[in-house]
Amino acid sequence: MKFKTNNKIVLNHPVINDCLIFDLETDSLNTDEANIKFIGAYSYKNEKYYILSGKDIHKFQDLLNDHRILIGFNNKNFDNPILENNGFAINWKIVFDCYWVLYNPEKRKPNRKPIIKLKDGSILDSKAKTNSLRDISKALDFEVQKGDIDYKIFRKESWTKEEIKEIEHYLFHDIMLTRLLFEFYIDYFDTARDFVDDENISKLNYIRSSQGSFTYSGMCHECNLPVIFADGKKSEKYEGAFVLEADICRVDDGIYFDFTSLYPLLMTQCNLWSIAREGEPYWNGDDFFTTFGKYSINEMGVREKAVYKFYKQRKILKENKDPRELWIKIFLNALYGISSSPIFVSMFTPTTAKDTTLLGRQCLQYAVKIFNEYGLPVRYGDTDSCFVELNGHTKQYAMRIADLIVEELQEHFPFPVPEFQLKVDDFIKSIWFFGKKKFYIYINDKNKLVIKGLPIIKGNASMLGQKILDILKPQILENQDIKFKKVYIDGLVDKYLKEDIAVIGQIYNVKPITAYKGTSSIQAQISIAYGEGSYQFIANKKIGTIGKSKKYCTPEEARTLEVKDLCLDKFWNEITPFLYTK
DNA sequence: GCCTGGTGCATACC
DNA sequence: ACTGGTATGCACCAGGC
Repeated sequence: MKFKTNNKIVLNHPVINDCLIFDLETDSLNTDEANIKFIGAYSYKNEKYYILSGKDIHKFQDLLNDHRILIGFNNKNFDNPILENNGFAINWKIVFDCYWVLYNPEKRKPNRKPIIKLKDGSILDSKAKTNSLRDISKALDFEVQKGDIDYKIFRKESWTKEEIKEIEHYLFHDIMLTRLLFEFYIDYFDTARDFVDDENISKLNYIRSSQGSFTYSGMCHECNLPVIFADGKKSEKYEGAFVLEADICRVDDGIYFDFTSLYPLLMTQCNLWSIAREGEPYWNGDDFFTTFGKYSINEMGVREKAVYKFYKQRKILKENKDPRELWIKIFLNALYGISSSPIFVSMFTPTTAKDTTLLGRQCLQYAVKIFNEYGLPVRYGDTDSCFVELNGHTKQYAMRIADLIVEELQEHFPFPVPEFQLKVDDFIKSIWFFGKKKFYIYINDKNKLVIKGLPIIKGNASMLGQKILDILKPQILENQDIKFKKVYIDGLVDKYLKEDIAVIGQIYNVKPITAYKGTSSIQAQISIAYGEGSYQFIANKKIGTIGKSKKYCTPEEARTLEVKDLCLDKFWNEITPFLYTK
């Protein structure tokens, strides 16, 4: 069986010949008791595929001994422990788990999945619903796709010729898929190698690690600082951003402003990694701002210089459509996070993060004050941005005030840079607020509808809510209004519930039961009954084993329910922002 | 039985 | 191996009346 691959890039990687791709087929999903029935593998060194079974399985150790990097899909939590339980020695290997690259199941947080951009411009995170090899392969449009097999076949002790053929075909496909995914990573992250040192490259850390860790390596590399970690240390809690509470209102004609890279540029402009030595002249706010620390004003520090250099470099790379701009973008976003974490020894200074947020709050609050004073009411603000009502003034007027604000702020920075601006993010025709933070809807001057935060756009919104929103969206743009009559929505609800009562269902993502503190939470109940995973449930008053006050049943069980049995309160909460208030 | 406030959890915004 | 705080909504639970 042949398949295409981008040989040039693969051959160019300095450690490709250390790589061994593998996959196990076992008689159980429980790693403690699973026996290995088949092993599939591909060696880059030998340029060969392997399928081992029966008496030959032990020969896999020879392949292991011959390779430094072990590549699999979910091998960290599944294949590797099973290998060890079955007497294979792998403890010194570099574990490359194609699944962990996308998602960190321990922290229950996405890793690289949200930053992987596909050729059609979409993001892998939105194109692949789950992190399964099947969904990922589909989204990445691989020429080989995941096969199907009845897993009971692996519980047998012997197989017919046809069964062996089927198993080998299935296993071979899985190995090829893992190989394609691995090579996709090697290709996609190729330009990231420019930002890290040789050791990082040889361990493939620039692909495997979290974005914070990658940023740390990149900053250390740029600043000639050692990449060392301190373990066990937790960061102290400190205050974060300022969020301005919104009124319940609609505002027409306004501008959304935001500070350009607020946190990174505050760090550089205020030298926030460079604590002033005893007796040295220092900056601590210039009687305009307040700060926790005292910072050197003799010279911009190495870290600050590096951040500023990266910021300027990204601008140029972006203009030239150079893919390396993405890695700098990650640096700039993750910088503030790593600066607050003592584990990143070379980037940690105790006051850096809390002064970054403190100065950030003061910048935004100063902007709010000045806009208001100049007759431009600030209706909302969050961290580095604010929405300003034009109130009869021109856009140019508002933009001049924004420049004025920055000018005054920079008067008091020790190292002001011209890239720091209060820039227009969007010109807004109409915006709706709901008296809550982080919730708003607007239509911009290009007639684009933007919805932020509302329950209806969250992943755990009801299907019905999502469906009705899709119907409303074009009408919102046509009407230039988000409000609808209740009778109209009632009609849609009736129609969809009649078509399929399960449409009221919502998705619940649950962790393994061990991840929960107790057994009473709804997530723990689901986890006990169905195990880790993503499930749809219908809240109702009648059936289902999940739930104490409401009951939750599966879509199949819901077929016996009537509309009056359903709990629709979550749906109505989602849709309320779109209803006229009496 | 109803209300309240605290807590755990998921998911969003930045 | 290893980035942060702010915010909402939902469900559960204990304690008050």
